Amino acid sequence: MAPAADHPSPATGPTGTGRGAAVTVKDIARVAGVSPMTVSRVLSGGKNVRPALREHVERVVAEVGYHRNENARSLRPGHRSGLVGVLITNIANPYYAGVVQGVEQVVAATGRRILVGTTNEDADLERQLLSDFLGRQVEGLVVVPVGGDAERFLPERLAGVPLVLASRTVDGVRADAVLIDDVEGARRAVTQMLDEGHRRIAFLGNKESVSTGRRRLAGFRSALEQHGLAVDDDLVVFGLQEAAASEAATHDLLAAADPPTAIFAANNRISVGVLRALARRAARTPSLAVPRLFAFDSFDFADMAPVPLSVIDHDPVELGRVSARMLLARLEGSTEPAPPRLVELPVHIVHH
Amino acid sequence: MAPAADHPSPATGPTGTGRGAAVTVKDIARVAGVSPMTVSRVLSGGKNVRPALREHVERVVAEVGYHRNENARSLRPGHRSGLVGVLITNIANPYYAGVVQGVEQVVAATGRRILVGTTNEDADLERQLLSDFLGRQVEGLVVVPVGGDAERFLPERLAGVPLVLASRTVDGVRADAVLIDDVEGARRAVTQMLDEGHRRIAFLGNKESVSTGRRRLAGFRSALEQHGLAVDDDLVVFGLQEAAASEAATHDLLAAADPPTAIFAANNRISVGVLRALARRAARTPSLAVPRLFAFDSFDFADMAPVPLSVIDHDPVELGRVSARMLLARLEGSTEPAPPRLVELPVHIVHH
DNA sequence: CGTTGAATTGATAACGTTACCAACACCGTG
DNA sequence: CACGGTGTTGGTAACGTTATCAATTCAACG
Repeated sequence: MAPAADHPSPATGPTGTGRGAAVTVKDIARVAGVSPMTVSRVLSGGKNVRPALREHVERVVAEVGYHRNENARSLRPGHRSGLVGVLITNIANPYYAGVVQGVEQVVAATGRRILVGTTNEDADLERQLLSDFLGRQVEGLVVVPVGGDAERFLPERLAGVPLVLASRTVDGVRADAVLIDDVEGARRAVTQMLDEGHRRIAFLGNKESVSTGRRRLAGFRSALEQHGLAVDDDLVVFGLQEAAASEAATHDLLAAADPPTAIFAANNRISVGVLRALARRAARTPSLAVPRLFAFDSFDFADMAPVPLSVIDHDPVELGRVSARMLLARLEGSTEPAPPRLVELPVHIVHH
Repeated sequence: MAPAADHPSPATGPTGTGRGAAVTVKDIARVAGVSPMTVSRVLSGGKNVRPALREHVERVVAEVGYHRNENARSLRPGHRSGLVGVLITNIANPYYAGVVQGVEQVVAATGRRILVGTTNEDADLERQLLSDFLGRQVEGLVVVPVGGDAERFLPERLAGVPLVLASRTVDGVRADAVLIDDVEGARRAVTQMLDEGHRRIAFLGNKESVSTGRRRLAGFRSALEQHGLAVDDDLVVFGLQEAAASEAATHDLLAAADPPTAIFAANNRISVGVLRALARRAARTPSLAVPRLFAFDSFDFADMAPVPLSVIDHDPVELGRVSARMLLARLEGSTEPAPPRLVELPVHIVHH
């Protein structure tokens, strides 16, 4: 039977250009002269639909510019939302932007999309975003956690939604985690500087409440102890959240009575500040000795730094990818209760 | 009346820890001994609910770790999804990461969240992501469009969802757009180099199909023409998508018979490549003259570039914010059919 | 003490979608 | 020509939520 004659009905009301009211399967069905079920079947691949009819419905769908309501679909039993929540502290930091990119690459390959939230290192905001994302039925979460208590990551708080911690951990959280080998990276860097003869090495870090800061300090300390040296507390600075703070800290350190001959910068934002301080200092007083610099995390232009620079390098995009793969493994794995996995990605040292 | 005695029911089945099956209002209602409606009322502010009962329900909600299903809520008439779609070409580019940050700042203040998609400069992928986001009921879209036809941005294709083009336009699209003043920025930069005496100025751009590339070339051309000079096609290079390509192009230009004495780099990725080429060249042969360099877009370390550098600066975060504000104006404005608005953000020139 | 009104609570239906089942048409075969 | 089978189509109900309305309680008042 030929498709029913379909007058586009002069006064179809809310249908038509679909300006305000949403177009639904029913609208398509009415225009195409079929039942909503047939439209649904066509949109799901068109199995068991007469080819002529299928094409007719497809034409109507294309003409009207109809898009299935995924929210309604995901409501149906067995269906998933196709959403993954990604929480990072600051998307303007290229490091975390790289993590997001890695996550997106992997989850997009499964047709899923990412909801992105920025916590700004604020635990309350993080909690709020977690709750919001859960309400939006994310299938899983990749989170760079701000420091603090593990309580907000308890499985019952997360409604059983799989979680992967990326880059940082939180003590006491039973969840998959993908870190980089902070301890070993810092240890190797500091060991090398010690081998070069440096004895006064400064440590510049962000918040001690953040696991990366603690772990990198542990590696720093471990290297010193291996050489029979103690950590000089005057050379350990924490709380450097912005490049400006680390620039100031570098100036202060170098202006002190017994300045360090080498500096370990615990992340990329800190490195920026240190480099800026060193460049300014060198511009003002070229005769001053430039301290040896070792930086955790690479960045654009590391190869063109104004002073010699070594970097503990690793790929944030890969970190994002691995995190996403672990998440997908949980989503696709049938049996939930597998023990949490911890992955530590290797670092490699680059001299510029 | 005191709240009904609530045995947590030893064998409540799917309820309890909410591991697999989703917890719903009905579950909460059952455990709390009230009707789903009462739970709903409590969750919506608790108006017209006896205080004791409200607290009881709130306690159950907190204990079970229940989160309202936003997808189901948004299904109800009058409700909105609270989602904004953001499409950029590459989140690893700090420039676009900044745009995303700006959008997120503004929409998060209204309780909305962002779906982020990366188009990778691929028109097909962009189309697919647009369609997907519409299916997920985004209320609005902020898009950095890849070049190409305007057809995919027609209102009927977008189901009437408001669209703001950010950073780039597409000819023939009737939608709000937030650009930066590409033409004037390029014109001022090139004019300054001409005033300094340079006559052979190279233009390095990305894809000519992208509006920023065309607009910046227009400014470049305009400045030359104002000085009575014609554009030397040998000094105009397009198609530089990655830093490596622009590095190579710079080498080639400088190795040519009549090399440019100045270079205009049309975006941040290109600048990176040019700087790298100049640094390498200077390291190999310090005696060679270093060309004058003017870069569109700023970046970390622009102030520490290994060669003198001027920058046409502007704030991608602000671009994101303005885009988001225009979008929100459409969402909250009652009357849809206002004519599209075009905003051009100013640039300022910085010398390093 | 009966009545009015306000405050509280619950039942129903609908948002858009599709799994399931029933109904139907059509074909070939006995 | 009756029958069974295959393939196509539609009706119904349910996913989780809440606006609407109806039912109920209770206090206050005449």
